[in-house]
Amino acid sequence: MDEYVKITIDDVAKHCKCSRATVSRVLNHDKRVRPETAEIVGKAMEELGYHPNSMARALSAGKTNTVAVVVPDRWQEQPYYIKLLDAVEDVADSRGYNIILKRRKYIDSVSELVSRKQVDGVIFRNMEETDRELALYSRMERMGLPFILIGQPVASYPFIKVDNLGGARSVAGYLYEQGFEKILFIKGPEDHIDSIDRLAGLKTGLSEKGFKAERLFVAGGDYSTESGYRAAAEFFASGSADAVFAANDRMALGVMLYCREKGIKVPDQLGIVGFDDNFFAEYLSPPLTTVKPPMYEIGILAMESLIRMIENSERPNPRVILPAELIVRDSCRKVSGKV
Amino acid sequence: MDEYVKITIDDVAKHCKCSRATVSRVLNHDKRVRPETAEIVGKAMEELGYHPNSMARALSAGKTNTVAVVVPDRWQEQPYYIKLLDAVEDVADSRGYNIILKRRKYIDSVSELVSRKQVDGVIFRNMEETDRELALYSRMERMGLPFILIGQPVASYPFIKVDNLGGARSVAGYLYEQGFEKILFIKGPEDHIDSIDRLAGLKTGLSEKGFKAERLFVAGGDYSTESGYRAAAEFFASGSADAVFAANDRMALGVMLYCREKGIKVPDQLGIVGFDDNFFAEYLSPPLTTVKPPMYEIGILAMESLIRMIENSERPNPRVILPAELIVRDSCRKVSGKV
DNA sequence: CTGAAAGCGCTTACAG
DNA sequence: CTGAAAGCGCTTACAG
Repeated sequence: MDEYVKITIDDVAKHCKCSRATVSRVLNHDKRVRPETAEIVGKAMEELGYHPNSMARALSAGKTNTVAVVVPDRWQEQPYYIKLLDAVEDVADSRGYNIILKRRKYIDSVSELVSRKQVDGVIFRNMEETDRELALYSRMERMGLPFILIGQPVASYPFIKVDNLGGARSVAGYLYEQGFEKILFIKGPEDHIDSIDRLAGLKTGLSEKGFKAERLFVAGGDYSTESGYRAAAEFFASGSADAVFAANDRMALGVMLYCREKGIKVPDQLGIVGFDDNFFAEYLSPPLTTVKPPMYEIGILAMESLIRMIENSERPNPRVILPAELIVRDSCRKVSGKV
Repeated sequence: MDEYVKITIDDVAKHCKCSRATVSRVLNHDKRVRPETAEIVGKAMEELGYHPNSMARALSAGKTNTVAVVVPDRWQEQPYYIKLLDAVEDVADSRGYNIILKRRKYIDSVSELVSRKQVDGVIFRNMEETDRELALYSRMERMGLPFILIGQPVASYPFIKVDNLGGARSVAGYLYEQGFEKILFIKGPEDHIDSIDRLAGLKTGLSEKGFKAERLFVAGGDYSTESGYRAAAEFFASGSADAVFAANDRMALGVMLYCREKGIKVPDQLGIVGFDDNFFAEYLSPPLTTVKPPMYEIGILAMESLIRMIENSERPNPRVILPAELIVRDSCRKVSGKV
């Protein structure tokens, strides 16, 4: 006798001298079943070592308890995605869901998961989308399959995003408090909405402090470390500033490398602020002051919202902006702290 | 007429005036079906927009084309796991598999996936296991469900691991070449096999070079940054050395922090080497020389092996050790490179 | 509160 | 090479 003969719902039913339907009901916590019956059945399931077959359940109930999470291809550059996934998994586990991980390059395979009814919903970390993604969104909508975007609003789909504007505004306030007087902002790729918002937030914050617009300079970048280095090199060849706010941490790192090379002291001669709280930020010397998007909270909220959309017929339509926190480290103190 | 009426295999069969069995066969590339028939059916599937229901296939075929990947709870500290996952996903996608991500803390849920026949196999990144994990391994073995361990061999289960010994040995060779004369090794937690192997490799490498054993010192640590700092502080209070090899990068970082605090110049006064090529290694100043485990290769190999175990009845039993590469940076050059 | 029965959408011997 | 039929293991109206 093998320990692993498979036990089905019928075995349990037979054992309890009840019907398969009843067993199914206790499995699904149907309140209509008599408590005593439920207990007997529960005991039998235990004794027999019964585990319901997920595929059978999914097939007949039309629900898989699985969601796909789509991350950027180069998520390695931004390990805070691990926090996002941890959050999603934390709520997934507590609600009995599993998560299938996909990078965006495999979007076609996500599309297959959808077509083949293999997932109940999808969480997309979205950035500028191609027609491929847009087509998938609209197909899912027509199918009535819930999904949520993390990053950018698209059409009227549910989304969660970071308050770039507010984050940058708090940077402005901090720069002002510290007494910086000429600020260089380094942009991301021309059209990138996050970068645009961060610049707008910076401007708003500065003007609130009565900071004159002539003392803000803007240089172009593309989010890469090299572009940050280059922007600094080009700007400082002819211009001057006592603080740099880069639209992301990698460019801020580029500026730091430039300073190290030129012997410019950070923060004494130049204050530097980034955005993202990228993994290396706290390890740089000096550690980088930056703005931290609440990835864990975003993950929690995304998964909770998605489950609500999946399980409620009402279909809420979450559209949320979460605040980002200024993380003060040593790279941008006018009154220089400990070295 | 809704675009999304669901098309089943029967619709395709009807459309082709053939049987459901035939459609199923072309779906599964059964070579017994006449080419012309296959073409007709294929066309019909296309026209009707047919997508086979994965749950139904899984239920009747007993195969899910899904595997679970279990990572450490604190994988955030070691973002090279992203490379591992990318590798696993790359081969998964090319072979038509999906991956369910799980942290070890949710091992019970992995156990459920197994019991409920929701996965065809599991990849475990394993470290010291508790009874929970061991019980799961043995249950899977008895069930005939394939799995593979990444990290440590356990019993006679399939595994893939890094050549810690060889990696440390190459560190020894490098330290010798650079002319270091007194070396401090900082261990991990007492019983940890990786640390033991790394020390053994160091000893082997040094003795091959004729390095006298009296010039090697060993201090205790527990892999944490603080323990590296502490080990250095305690050792250098009374002893001396011109190089430190820490059993992992975090402890090496601790040593660096100690040096920064004490004004000890790295590498001029003290060479430092770590192990793991942790994410921060290249961002430290000076950048940390370390040993890099081939995570991508491990992921590829793990998934390929697992699929082979799943799909072949022969059940190969991969037991593999992959070499780790010395990554030379600036933290340990006797002839100091660029600053 | 419980059961009999149909159905979810496939796969796979078994026949021919 | 193809089809009829049973079966995978559940869920869920429908009755009672």
